Amino acid sequence: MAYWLMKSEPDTFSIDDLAQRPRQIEAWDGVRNYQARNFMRAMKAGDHAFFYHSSCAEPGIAGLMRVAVEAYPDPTQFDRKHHHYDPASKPEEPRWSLVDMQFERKLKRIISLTELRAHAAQLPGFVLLIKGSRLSVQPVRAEHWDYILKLEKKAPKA
DNA sequence: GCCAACGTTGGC
DNA sequence: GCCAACGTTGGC
Repeated sequence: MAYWLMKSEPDTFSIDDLAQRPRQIEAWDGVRNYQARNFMRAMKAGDHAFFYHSSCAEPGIAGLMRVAVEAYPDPTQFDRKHHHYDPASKPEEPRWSLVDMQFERKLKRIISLTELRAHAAQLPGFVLLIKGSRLSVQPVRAEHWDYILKLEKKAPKA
């Protein structure tokens, strides 16, 4: 069982949007970064992921989800009219993949980026906190996953 | 809106 | 293979 963190801008697609989808499942399309794609290809059904809200008033972890369907070609790469269309990708050799993610639950409160930073010493190597890192799909160590979930029950330190 | 940092592209 | 230019990400 592996753990992940996936970013989304809540103005575009939030944890509440995921909760309201049919069967609470959504295809995580639009990823156009090779490293992020490779992580999605490594995901197994049932793996857990943090749903991270980025580029918003309170950036942070908003909820939990799980991998419902493992990686398959992202159909938007072949859609000429789509914002994420990639003319260089051929159907016989798709460049971009996606996974289907299923809502698990919202956190009782958002664990903000500021709060996570305040715990940086306990989260060595946590990709989100590495300066300059912008990876939208990233692995999370099991011990970091557990540590962060324990923060949920405490009053925020920052 | 600003800007630092990153990833990709393409000329050479 | 190098590197400048460009586009994007994402916090502030």
